[in-house]
Amino acid sequence: MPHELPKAYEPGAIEMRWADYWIKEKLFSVPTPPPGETRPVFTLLLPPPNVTGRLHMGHMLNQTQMDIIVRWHRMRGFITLWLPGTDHAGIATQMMVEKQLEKEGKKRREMGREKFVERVWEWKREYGGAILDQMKRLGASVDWDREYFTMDDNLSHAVREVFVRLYEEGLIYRGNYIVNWCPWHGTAISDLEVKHEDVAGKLWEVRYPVIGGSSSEKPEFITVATTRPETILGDTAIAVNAKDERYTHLHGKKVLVPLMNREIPIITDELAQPEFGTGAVKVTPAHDPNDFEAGKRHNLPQINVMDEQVHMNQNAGAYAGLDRFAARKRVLHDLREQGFLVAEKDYALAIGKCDRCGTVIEPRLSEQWFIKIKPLADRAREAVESGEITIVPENYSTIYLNWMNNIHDWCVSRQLWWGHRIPAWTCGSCKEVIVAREAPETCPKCGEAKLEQVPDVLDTWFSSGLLPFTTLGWPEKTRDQAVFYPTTLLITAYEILFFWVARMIMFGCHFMQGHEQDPAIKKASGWADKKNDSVPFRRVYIHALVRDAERQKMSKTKGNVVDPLHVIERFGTDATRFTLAAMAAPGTDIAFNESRTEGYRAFANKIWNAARFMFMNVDRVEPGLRPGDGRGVRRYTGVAGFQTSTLEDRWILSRFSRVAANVNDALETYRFHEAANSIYDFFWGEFCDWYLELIKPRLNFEEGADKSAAKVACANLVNLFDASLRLLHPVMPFITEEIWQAIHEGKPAFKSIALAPYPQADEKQLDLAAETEMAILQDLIVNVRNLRAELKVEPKVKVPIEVFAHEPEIRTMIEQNRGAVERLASVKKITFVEGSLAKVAGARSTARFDVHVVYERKIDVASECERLKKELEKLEKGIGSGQRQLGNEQFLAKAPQNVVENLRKQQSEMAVLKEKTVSKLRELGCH
RNA sequence: GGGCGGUUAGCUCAGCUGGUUAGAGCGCCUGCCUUACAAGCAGGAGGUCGCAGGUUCGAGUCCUGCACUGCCCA
Repeated sequence: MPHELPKAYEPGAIEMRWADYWIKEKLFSVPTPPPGETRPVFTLLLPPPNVTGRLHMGHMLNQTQMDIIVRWHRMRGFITLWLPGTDHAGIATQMMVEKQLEKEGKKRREMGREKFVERVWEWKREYGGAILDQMKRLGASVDWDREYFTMDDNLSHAVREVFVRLYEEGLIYRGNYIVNWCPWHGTAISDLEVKHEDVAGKLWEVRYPVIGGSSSEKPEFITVATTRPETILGDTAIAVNAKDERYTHLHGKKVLVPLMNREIPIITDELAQPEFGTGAVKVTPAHDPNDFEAGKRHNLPQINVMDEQVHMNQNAGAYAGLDRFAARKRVLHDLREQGFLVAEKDYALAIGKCDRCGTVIEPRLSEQWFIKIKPLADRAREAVESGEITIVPENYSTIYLNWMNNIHDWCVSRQLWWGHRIPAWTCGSCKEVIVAREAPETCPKCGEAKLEQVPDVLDTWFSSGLLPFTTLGWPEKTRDQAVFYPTTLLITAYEILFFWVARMIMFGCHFMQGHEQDPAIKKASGWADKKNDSVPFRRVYIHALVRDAERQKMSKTKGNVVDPLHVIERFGTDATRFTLAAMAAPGTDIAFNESRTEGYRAFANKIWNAARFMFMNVDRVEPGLRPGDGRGVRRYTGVAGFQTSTLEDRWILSRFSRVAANVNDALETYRFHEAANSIYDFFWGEFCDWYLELIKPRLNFEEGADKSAAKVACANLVNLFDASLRLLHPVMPFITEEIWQAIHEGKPAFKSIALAPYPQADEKQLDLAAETEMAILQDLIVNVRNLRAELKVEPKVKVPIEVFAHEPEIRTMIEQNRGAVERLASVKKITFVEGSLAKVAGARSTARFDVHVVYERKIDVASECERLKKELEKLEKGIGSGQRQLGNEQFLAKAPQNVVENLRKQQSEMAVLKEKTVSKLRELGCH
């Protein structure tokens, strides 16, 4: 059956088809390996996208890198599990549904919790799969049979188990503390969800009258500075530093809170720093975390002056009912009016804003649930410090450790309806708090049946932090865990290093303590040296940020967001994936530029046309030809059935091996750009530009031509192509699948190229001599082309050339490849001369040969002189520095042998070249 | 204020543990529809590697300082 491929590559036509095929055939589904399994295992957890999410460039980069690593492992024979799923994204999803309700004129609170949650589930069923559908378009080779959702029953069950255990271990506590309160969302959020922003604000100085502080008619005041004057209403003390002599006489005295006329004490506390402001500070324990701590130290009352909507409450007296900012205005107005406001100064302050909605965070005293983080953090730190988990690039481990060392208790309760509800109940009669796996019927303390579940849900990261083990069946002890835990790798963005990565490590090290991976699998997978199997993953790779072409961070407000699906529409998934891979040097952000993607679509087109060329010839010489060595061997990790009869054969085979080694090496250390670029350079720059051109004469089917030579050439071509496709497949899965299937004519040994073996370097195929000879041949051809261009030879005119090569074996090599030179450099006839051509005007010289194009047109002497002078300058510079080094005893003594040898060799070559250049300059009469 | 990075060709970036005369893509210039590919082919121009010191036989690569710049945390 002849192969029919359209002339131009059309990604749209093939990509959807293969994406569907991979899923339909369940190629990436991984059944639980039974005991006794000895193959290596590779496990990767997909960072679950928000169920409300839409695919963005960050996802695409992340997933491209994961898919490359995953496909690479799979092709190398690992049992490869990539686990997909989505995150219920508490706040985001709740907001989404609330907005939907709003359009229908409905409100969450009017609807009631149960109905609302049901409505969210409806929403999830309808729209929740969108982002995963988008993923399918990327070709992500995940195990769809194991897809999870963080609110699934089994995962929710695990969440509850974790909560109860932590509570029982005393690692979860409930209490009244200052938390970050987002008034817009109406919930507490964690420190990580607060973004600090520098703004130009004011610092107001307010004076408080000291009671009995004045001896006579002149009242005494103490002045404090504040950026939030509305909190004055909740002041319960003034603090001064004990060492601050300015205030010694006021120790033990009381002041009146302006506007409130409440008496509060002057206390001495470290909170007051003498060098800051006036040295005296107001203390508002219910509205500031530092004041809260100070309040505890001094047993101060906590007066909360705001409600959940951050309106002033009845504690705020006359200001009750006002919004916090309106209250601030009024308070300032009244302070000024009543003579309490001493000064107003410009002040740069960092205000905390809600990461999601940008609303200014209010530090608010409320009853919340916390995780005592220190014991968890200690183990999590240790796991990285000891190298049980390695973070790449390395500098991120410093950042991680830094954070881990300064961590605060984690507020895990959220005042939301969508999420895992906290498994805690309060007794209506005795106020006992019961934390339990199952809803209790009666209060264990008083026996009453007036139990009510705590309304709060858990922070979304609480559940996602458990995924590495809960997706593998925890709290049951499963075979999946024995095989797949610890997962091998985590690839994620820096942004969630603390949100997610750190928490997974904390939870993993805690709950999987004592876990042991199946020893045979652990060893086979290369982790025998690791001692700690409780960690959630052995390695973390942090990838860069995708920015726009101008290096700006992409953001909806800036309107510079690049939609990956849009890019895919235009250039294809393969080209988009290749772009991201080729630009992904570890630790460097990617300035995404479509011109690059356009270039890589051209690369795909190049591959496509090379395939057409191959098929054209296969169809002519031996339509049934398929890759292989004819012995039925299927699992070749290199190029099979390749017969090296010519220089170009030896050369390309050697190059392939070298490139395969390079690519494997690069992937081992996540140097995606290097892997991508070396395949690109090989396929385009060597395979297409040189090898294909060189074998064309052998693919001659004219009457009387050597058919057997054509067959060998064709077989080589097919085998090399097959291996190259396998090498490229992890980066460009679609086009490689399409061509690979075509090569195998619907009868491949595997259902997909994705299951075929990945090429490995073959030492025996390395051929340094062939590479050197080929380089000389290429050099000769390029020099002739260059001369032709300079002499402005008509493109179609073939010219005779003269060649001098002082080394007989080089001359022989050129003679043997005479045809190649003639064809690729448009040469009519090669004449070998016995003496150097260095003095011939317009001749070109290298260390290995001189070449001269015989053509009547004279060269441009001026520009030739210029070129030669530049060349000479370069050579002299090189020779100078080389001589300096070689004349240095220290260098000879200390530098490695091969460096010295290489330098010597290079020096002698440069000396020859210099001599030739000088004589040519002289001959041309250049000055 | 604390921490981590970056500065290499017009643009976007490689250059891993110091070792040939510093590379790529895009852009630019010149010439070609050479029967796989004009999304192509061939040839070419373009860099005192931010600045100043230092270590070393040898520095784009290591150290110190400075300048500019980005990010994270408080």
